[in-house]
Amino acid sequence: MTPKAEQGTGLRADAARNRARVLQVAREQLALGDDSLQLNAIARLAGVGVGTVYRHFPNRHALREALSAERFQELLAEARAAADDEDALAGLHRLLRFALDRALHDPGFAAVLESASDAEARTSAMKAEYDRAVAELLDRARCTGAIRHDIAADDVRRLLCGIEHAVRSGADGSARAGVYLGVLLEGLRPPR
Amino acid sequence: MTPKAEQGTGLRADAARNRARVLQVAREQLALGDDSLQLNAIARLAGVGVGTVYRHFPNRHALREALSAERFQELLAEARAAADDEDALAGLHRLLRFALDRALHDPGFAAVLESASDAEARTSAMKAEYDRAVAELLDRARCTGAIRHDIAADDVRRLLCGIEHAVRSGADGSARAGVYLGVLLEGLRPPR
Amino acid sequence: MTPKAEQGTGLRADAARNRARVLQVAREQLALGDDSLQLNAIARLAGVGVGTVYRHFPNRHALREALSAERFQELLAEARAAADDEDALAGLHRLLRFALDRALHDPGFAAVLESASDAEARTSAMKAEYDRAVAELLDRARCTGAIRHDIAADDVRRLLCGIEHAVRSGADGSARAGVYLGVLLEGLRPPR
Amino acid sequence: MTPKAEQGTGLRADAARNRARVLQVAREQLALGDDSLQLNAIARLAGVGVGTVYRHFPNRHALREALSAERFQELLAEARAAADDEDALAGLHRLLRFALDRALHDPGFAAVLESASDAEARTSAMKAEYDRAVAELLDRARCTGAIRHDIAADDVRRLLCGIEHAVRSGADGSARAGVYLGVLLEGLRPPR
DNA sequence: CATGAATGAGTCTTCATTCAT
DNA sequence: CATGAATGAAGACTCATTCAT
Repeated sequence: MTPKAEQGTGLRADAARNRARVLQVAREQLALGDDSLQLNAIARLAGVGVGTVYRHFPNRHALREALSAERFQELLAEARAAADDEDALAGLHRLLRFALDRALHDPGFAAVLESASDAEARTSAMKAEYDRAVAELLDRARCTGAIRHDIAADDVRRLLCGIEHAVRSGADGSARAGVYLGVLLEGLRPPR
Repeated sequence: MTPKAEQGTGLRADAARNRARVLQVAREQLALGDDSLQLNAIARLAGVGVGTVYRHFPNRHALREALSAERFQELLAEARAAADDEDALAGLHRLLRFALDRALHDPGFAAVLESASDAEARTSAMKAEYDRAVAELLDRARCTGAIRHDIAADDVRRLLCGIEHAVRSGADGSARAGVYLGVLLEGLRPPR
Repeated sequence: MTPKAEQGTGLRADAARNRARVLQVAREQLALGDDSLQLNAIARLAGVGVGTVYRHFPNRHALREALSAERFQELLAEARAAADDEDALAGLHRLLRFALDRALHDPGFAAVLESASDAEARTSAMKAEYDRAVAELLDRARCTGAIRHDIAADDVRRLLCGIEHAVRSGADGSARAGVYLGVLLEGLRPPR
Repeated sequence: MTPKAEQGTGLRADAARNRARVLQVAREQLALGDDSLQLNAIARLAGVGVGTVYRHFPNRHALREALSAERFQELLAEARAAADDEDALAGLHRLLRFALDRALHDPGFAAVLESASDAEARTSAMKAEYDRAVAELLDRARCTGAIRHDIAADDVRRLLCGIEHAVRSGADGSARAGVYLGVLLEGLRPPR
């Protein structure tokens, strides 16, 4: 066991510090609206060498996935909570509202969430777990006739990313997020 | 008067030929999945000098807008037809189905359709005309209680692009387009 | 003889008009501080084709010389007047003051004035005539011991352009022109 | 401490070598009469990548200033020596003669010397130090009535560059440098 | 003579990635 | 492991000049 047994990663203390610093800077860049994630620039801002960044994240996509991992953890927590909801439809709505909010705040996360192919197995696993939770909610809700039958969990995931896309394309920030999500939720009900 | 008075553009015959060639090559590149639209490469493929491309299209965006202009014309024709439909809701559905189909076939067109800022005034004009047609349909459909009240024409345009995004993010081509569009159309009805 | 017998150039009326328009625009560009004299841009601003500009002025230098020709005429007029001055030194001072003023107002003219090689014979001829007038003044002034012996007319021309350069390099416009010219005039006297 | 602790620059050995190589090539290009300083061409001639040149010198002007920095150091050394001269006027003459010589040998240096705006603070600092030294000499010389009162150090700097310009514009190399400098020095004395 | 579209060599600049230190 | 200098392919864009109309 490592001296400090931090989060279970087998990293030397300084390596872990560098990795965290890089992730932090990358997050800041995204927050500033720069989604190019240039590894050179990030290295400079993080005060580490480019090589260090490349050691930890062999390419831009790996960094992006790492960045979204913690978002994914939050999402999974919410998904588990939603699964415990008595009212499946309410749980689903709550979960999607949460997911949309997170995706809007972190475009990189949205990209990973909607991507059909992942760079790291861990990402695929998290995505699968999320889909499983949604699928369960969908199934339960369908028993009460509240959800259409031609929609699966991955459809919902993609549709949500589509909604996020629509919200973002507006000039007025996230002002329309609530309404657009309402359209999606209503659209998921069986056609009249 | 010019000998051939072709399509009313005030271009010399050879200039028009070059312009068309460039557009043609650009379309092919997009069809091949390369949406970078590198003016250098396009010039080479079109067999014209770089300067020629730059003369006709000062930047990549201008080229993209020019490419989508014809798509837009088709869309406007359909919009006018839909406006004549007795059944406003049916007309709207038909129009959105058409728009989604076109956007899926031409990602550049989708991008222009959803963009909040245009490079050329003509694009903005076409977008406005499309929005007007949709707004009219929405209004008429709302009279029969078929459409929710918190949605405007530009919302519909963005939501449609969101749907397009969702369809495209799937691994199975446009297979889910019908279902996803169904979700949108249903979602546009007033909440139960 | 041509119908309008303008300035003796054997140009058709429209050709002469175009030539004048080009020169006018070029002058304006220089006045605006753009001394790049791009033939393309000038053609556009003058409302003529590039080819027309090239017909009249095969290259940038020819245009520059043409531009300075009228300045040169003014300068020659002043030189003749100065030559008539009883007081040779006073005449020289007056002439140099005039030349400096003109050079400061027209950098292109300054460039032609100082250049050691001309594109057109006419320019060389005017330059020679100017130098002759200055040489005469120098000679007459030297009789009264007012001018050093190691300086010829072309030296004076170059030194004046040097002064012009010094004035222009200052941040405060032509504010120091008078003083700098004073330094030159004093420096032309025999060393004490 | 680095093994060789070369000239105090905080550069890695290979980086310093490359930087020197680039400067060397740039100097050669200037010596060959090509003052365009094209970073691409210099990179090729120096046998380094373009990026290397851009890393050391972000733009042409930075390179030019770096090139003139060493010239400036020589000039400052001479200025300090001149300041120690008993005879202020003699010191000034000596210093200006030296400066003219250097400016004539290095047109880039002349350009930096006369420029009203510098890209690097270090250049401005050196220029200011040079002006200080000249100002001191002027003041001391003025006490003996040897220098006119309407001339400051930066005027002298500009006038010297003007003289350099005049010398260079002649067809016969630097043959007239001595005489032209004599005119300036004489012109700096109070008017009779 | 006039036109202006076309040309394409030439220039600047960025940035992902490697590798010597 | 960390560093960051070096690399150089790649791309954007300009502009002097030509020549078909």
